[in-house]
Amino acid sequence: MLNYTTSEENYIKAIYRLQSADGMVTTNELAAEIQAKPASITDMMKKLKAKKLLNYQPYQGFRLNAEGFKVALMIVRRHRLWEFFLAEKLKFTWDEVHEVAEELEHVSNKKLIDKLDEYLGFPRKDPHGDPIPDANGKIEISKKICLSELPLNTIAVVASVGDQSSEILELLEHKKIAIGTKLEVKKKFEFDNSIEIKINRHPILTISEQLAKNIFVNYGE
Amino acid sequence: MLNYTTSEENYIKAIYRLQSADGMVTTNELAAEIQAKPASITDMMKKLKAKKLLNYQPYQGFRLNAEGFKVALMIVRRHRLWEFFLAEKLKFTWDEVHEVAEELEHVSNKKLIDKLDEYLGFPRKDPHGDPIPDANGKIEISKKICLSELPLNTIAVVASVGDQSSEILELLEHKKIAIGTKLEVKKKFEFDNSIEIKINRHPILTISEQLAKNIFVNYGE
DNA sequence: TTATTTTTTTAGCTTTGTCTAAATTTATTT
DNA sequence: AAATAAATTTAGACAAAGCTAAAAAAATAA
Repeated sequence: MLNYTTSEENYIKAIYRLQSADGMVTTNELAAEIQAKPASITDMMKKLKAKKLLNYQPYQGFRLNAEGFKVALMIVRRHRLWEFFLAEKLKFTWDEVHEVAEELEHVSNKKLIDKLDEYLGFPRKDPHGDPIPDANGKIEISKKICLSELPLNTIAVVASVGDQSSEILELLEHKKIAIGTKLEVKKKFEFDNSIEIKINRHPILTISEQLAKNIFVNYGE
Repeated sequence: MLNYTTSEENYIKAIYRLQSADGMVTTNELAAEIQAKPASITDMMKKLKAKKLLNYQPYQGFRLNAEGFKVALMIVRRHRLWEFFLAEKLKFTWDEVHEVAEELEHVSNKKLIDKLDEYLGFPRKDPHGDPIPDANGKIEISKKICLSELPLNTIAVVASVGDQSSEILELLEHKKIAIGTKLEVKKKFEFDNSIEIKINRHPILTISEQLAKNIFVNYGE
């Protein structure tokens, strides 16, 4: 496994994020994700193709090959271990953690990451509920869906919030729902698509359809 | 305090290291320190002068001004806190620590460093005995000298080794002297300039002049 | 099927940080 | 004080990673 520049790593990570099981990633999609112009994407795709990290035919989109995928998983591993460290040990709140981890993830010393992993007790998931790949790149599958699609009586972890407005944050704070909160859906009402959820031993909470569609959760082994 | 590139930070750090209380740093000196060509140094000095971090007149050498000094201290702070973390928490050995800290030191999030400092218990010195600047850039003075110059009965900490040959490392290992070892000189012999030192409650050790000249220690408040 | 729109790529420019080779300034000798 | 040597700076080139504007290809509409 060679070393890649911060910029290359950011492209690889973004493609990993965008590429679903089947589809190709397009130039414009990636440009939007990475906040760059399409021309810059084309340049980098040529470079990553030359480094044999992805399949790319002009005008046909691209996707990571096996090697690119492995590299992506190591970047994700670094990111999520640092996130865990920042929250668990340095007591950062979960909304602050991502930004700092974006920087730390590019320090690519393998021994550092493996020792950090050990120090943290080999965590399998970060507190968003996102799985952390192990030193060999093995990763548990877990699905991220919106709360309105969560099956009844399935414990899930709040991973992110769609709308980031202060209004929704106020409401979430009031209901004591934050990133990392474990919850399960106890009832669904067809009339208004509202749901009732349970958090630990707290009283039942009612969530409107609108709110449920803006809360994304992780669940599964 | 603005943000600087990794490259700028490496130059600032190196100038800080080279500039003694009085003197100017020269182009060639810095080129040797940083492993770059003199022409590259000149380029960067123009840039850092434009950013008002140092005094520089062509052909006359340069030195950090008050602002540059402050920036340097923050870089040193980050470096030494990461070193402390790597040794203390991740159980890196002291010879591995420097290289990794060279990378981590450029992650310049202020809150990260202040929280790391707190997490580590606000250490005042790294295990080389080098002082760690606090969040305001305050730093304890401590002198680094070679063991043969250390006054009698003064506790000091082994900070570095001059010669890095396997022969000296073998000898140091045999005598159980490592970076971070606390010791004091108990006797000096004029005949061959050999010295006798004491480490904690261990028996007295004899050190030859040749060896003493290759062991550098930190001492003082 | 042709025309139009959208997407993607190409061509060429910019900045950062490096380099080499040549020119210039300062220091050292004779 | 000239001549020579050493140190430093300038000039010009290059690679990385971004950009804009124009060209080309693909997709969509008429």
